[in-house]
Amino acid sequence: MSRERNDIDYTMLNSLVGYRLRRAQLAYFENFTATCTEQGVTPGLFGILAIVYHNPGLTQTAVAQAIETDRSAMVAAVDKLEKLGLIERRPAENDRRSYALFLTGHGITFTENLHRKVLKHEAHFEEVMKDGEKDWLLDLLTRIIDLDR
Amino acid sequence: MSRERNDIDYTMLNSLVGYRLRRAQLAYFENFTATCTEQGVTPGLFGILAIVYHNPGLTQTAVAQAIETDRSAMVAAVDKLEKLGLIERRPAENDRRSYALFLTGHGITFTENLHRKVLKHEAHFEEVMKDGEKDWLLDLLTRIIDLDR
DNA sequence: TATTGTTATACTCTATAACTATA
DNA sequence: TATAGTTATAGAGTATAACAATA
Repeated sequence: MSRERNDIDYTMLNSLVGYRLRRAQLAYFENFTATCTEQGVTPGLFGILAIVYHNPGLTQTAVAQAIETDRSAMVAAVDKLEKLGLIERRPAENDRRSYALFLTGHGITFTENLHRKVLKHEAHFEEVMKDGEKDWLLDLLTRIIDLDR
Repeated sequence: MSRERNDIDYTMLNSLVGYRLRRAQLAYFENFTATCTEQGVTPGLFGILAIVYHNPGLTQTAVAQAIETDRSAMVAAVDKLEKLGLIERRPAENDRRSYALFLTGHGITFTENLHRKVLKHEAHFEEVMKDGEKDWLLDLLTRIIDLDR
């Protein structure tokens, strides 16, 4: 049985994997968000950088689908990344409706540095994991994510 | 290595436990939210019901702390639950500033039924878990949640 | 002085609809 | 006709500040 920091009985919520996933995710994201904020971006913007880093030339809509958000939300996000000098909109070669997204030189080093910083902060949480547990967790989470795809 | 449903390379995001936690949580919550919506509440309202179910008589502020939200957000939430006939505000016995929260008779059966429905829907995700993996996951998530408390 | 419930407010995220220019 | 980027907009969720009543 788990102990709570206060005298509250969480029995019903604790029985739900979904609720515990949410609270663990919030704990992780507190850290993640702080690391991103220090560098002047948000977790959402980092997600875009990480996708474009590995997939240069994607259109805005393709990136939106990759991070499961609406393409209308991409406009302001890419605007911000452009203003920060991290990303570039280039005309797509064979479709004049769309842009191809690329990281700038600065964007590449920025993204790599931020990724390293986030990994370093994540290491804090690995203190509570035994040998092999992180890989097992990543694998199980992947199975959950892919279940209904 | 995990396969994605599209041709996108997620290497950087996949390396972060935080991002995978978030996506798994979103997958779970899609299901959770749908189950709650069918019964006319939100996951947030269910959280309040679940806390008051096991801890009758808590003040609004105490419930707010239990679910880690601001007490200002409790007002509209408890208003809704009151209009649904699920919860009651009673004057606190020894502090005329605060209310003690209690579920109504209907609130109790409603909460128990909804809890059962959510558990049933969660069982879908257990298809991807081997024997003992669910308990392991709950335990690991608890360790993560409690790390910085 | 400090705290409870409350209100007003603001900010982020997310989603929808409609417009334009292209396809 | 369908799609890409864009704009406007609206809703949910969350956080802050300030107020009246009470401690």
